Amino acid sequence: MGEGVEWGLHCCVTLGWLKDEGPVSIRKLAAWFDLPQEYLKKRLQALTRAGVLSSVPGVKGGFSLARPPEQITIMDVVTALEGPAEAFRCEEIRQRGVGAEGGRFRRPCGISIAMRRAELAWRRELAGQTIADLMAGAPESAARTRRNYARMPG
Amino acid sequence: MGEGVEWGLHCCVTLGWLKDEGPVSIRKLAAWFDLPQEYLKKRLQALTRAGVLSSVPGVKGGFSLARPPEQITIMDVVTALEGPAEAFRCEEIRQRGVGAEGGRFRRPCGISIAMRRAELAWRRELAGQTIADLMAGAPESAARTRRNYARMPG
DNA sequence: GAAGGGATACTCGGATACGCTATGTCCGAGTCGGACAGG
DNA sequence: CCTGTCCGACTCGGACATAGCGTATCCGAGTATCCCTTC
Repeated sequence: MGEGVEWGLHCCVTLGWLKDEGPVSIRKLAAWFDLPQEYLKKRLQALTRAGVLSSVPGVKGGFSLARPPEQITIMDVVTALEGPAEAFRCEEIRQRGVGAEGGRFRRPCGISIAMRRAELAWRRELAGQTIADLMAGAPESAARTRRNYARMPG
Repeated sequence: MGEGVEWGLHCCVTLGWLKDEGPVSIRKLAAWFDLPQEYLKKRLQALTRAGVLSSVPGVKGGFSLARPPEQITIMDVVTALEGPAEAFRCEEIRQRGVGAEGGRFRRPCGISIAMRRAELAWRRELAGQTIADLMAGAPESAARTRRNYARMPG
């Protein structure tokens, strides 16, 4: 899993806390977490395309949450950044080679089913937590975030 | 997730069905699924190091299950092939940059907790299924496997 | 016929290419704010 | 003084390099089995 996921989640939580401050520029977000500015921008653009964030261009522009934090799940962020494909992809190797000769395979691949079930459990957990839950889990960070943001230059 | 996981699981199921035939050589296993022989060997060596398979050298050698199929979970195979590291690794970016100034962070990172919980759910599902379960899920393949294996040359 | 030595086939471990994706960087299009000229 | 226009700074967006890892291959070393020679 790419590190952009951690970046995206932290940015979403921060944007949730700063939603009254208007759009936050990529320059400030990169300085906020000491991340490479251009690459972080690329990842947030993916979140924008997925409808998780909304961006406004121009000198006073920046990124902000496209929806209320209660309506953005961790799964939304992960899917937007990692793609919708499953981690395990069944290539149906059972149907190739000598071992497959004379077989019908009317049943679906049991291995594929098992892996899919595990991945569904993973997705269910991620879909059950929202950005709002993460925000509520660190109330003291909300105040510090707003305080430090107000002191940022430019 | 690497495709070696699918290979390893199918090989374990096949070795479970052929456990009365003695060790199965890597040449037969590669031909069985039409896989690159050398690379498949490399993956099965990883399973051997992890104690899932046992290998015997020599002209009549090959690979076989190191334990009864009921005692080999899908999680064992995945861990042996993908490594024990978690997919999501928290880099604690919240403690870097401008946003961290003046913070104690006595609580652990909520994002890390959420991701870990999801990954535990995934691991629990995989640890709940064994090679024996996969074997039982496709009984008609067992007979075909033994039949086709008996007809294999060399 | 039994014992010893060589040949064979197989596994193991490491060293070496190749390709794809994640990572990182760049430039162009668009937008806002202010300066400036004209009325 | 007010207004309209132009310029510059800043932003997003997408296109263009680079690096690291998964994939794939090859080679030498070790070992057990088999065969063949020899006593």
